[in-house]
Amino acid sequence: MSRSFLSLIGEIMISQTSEYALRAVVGLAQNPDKPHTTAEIARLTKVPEHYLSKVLLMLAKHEVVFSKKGLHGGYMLAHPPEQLPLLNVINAVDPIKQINSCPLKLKTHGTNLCRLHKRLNDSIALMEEMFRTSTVGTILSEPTKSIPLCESIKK
Amino acid sequence: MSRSFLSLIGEIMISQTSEYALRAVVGLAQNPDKPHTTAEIARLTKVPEHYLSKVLLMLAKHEVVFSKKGLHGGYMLAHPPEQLPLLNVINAVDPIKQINSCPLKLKTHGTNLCRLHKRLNDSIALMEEMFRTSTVGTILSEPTKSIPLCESIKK
DNA sequence: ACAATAAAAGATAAATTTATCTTTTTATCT
DNA sequence: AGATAAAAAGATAAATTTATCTTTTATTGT
Repeated sequence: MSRSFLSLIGEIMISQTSEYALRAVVGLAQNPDKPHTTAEIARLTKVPEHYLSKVLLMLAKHEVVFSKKGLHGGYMLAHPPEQLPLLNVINAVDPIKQINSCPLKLKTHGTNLCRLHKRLNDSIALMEEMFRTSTVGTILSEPTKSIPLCESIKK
Repeated sequence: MSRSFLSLIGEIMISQTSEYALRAVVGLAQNPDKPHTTAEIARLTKVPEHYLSKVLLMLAKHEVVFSKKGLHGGYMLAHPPEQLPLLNVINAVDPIKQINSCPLKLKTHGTNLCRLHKRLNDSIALMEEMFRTSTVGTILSEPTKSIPLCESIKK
């Protein structure tokens, strides 16, 4: 019934845009030496170039990345990977909002969530916590056989 | 950047359609005596009637609810609330899919997720587990001041 | 200053999800 | 059998997200 909101989180959870943002940031974290153009990042992460441009713009506005115009310009991470929670990246493009009041706008409920919405909100909170406590640095240091977003060099 | 995918899970997580499905099912669980028409459920849960009709159709196809045509017909739960995990409701309309292979289709990754996607998949799995282990019965028995989906009678 | 590079901004289009309306089919009651 | 009720199915439209293209603005190097 839904499209892939995100290839990334299966079908649930976060938007395509958020996955793009995460890919871009992880991509930048792996090449921290110099600025990278939108075109370069697009090639590395396989995100559509012109759409990525919008995504990077939002990341820049939220100071997740730093942009530099003109020759030799491009994007760099604004903070070291260890200090950049995934949540910040997600929140820059597609903020996670908790359920603060009844989605049905029931007057007697108000800020007092019913069991359904409380349960759902608990799930949100848990997910949010996971994204808050894991940084770009964290996931880059987790052991795996695959280099994030990149083809392996050796065959 | 995204609409409310779902009022319910904030902005992240599951679709509007899934929330509608959950509301309908919880609504039916609270009135288990007789079949309820789409119009009735729509009124109770504040889901757009004609859209709800499609949602109920899918729930029926996945045997989450049971439908009866004609006079005195309508929808009822196909199983007791205690035996109906929220996951089944969600999966009927908008299945949760784990990330089984690299969303970037990198050949060297294949089924071997990179750290980013592994991390994301861990989150999916956790969420899925929560929805699997909590049934409609569970959430109805959780203590709250608000009756799920309904205005409170007493003032 | 001028040319080249790259982000920023704007406009438009495609795809998908959500919503509405109408017609058809199936069941129930008298 | 005929009338009524309600789901099922079909067609269409609105809203939102995702994607693409073009123009403008800012920066660097010569």
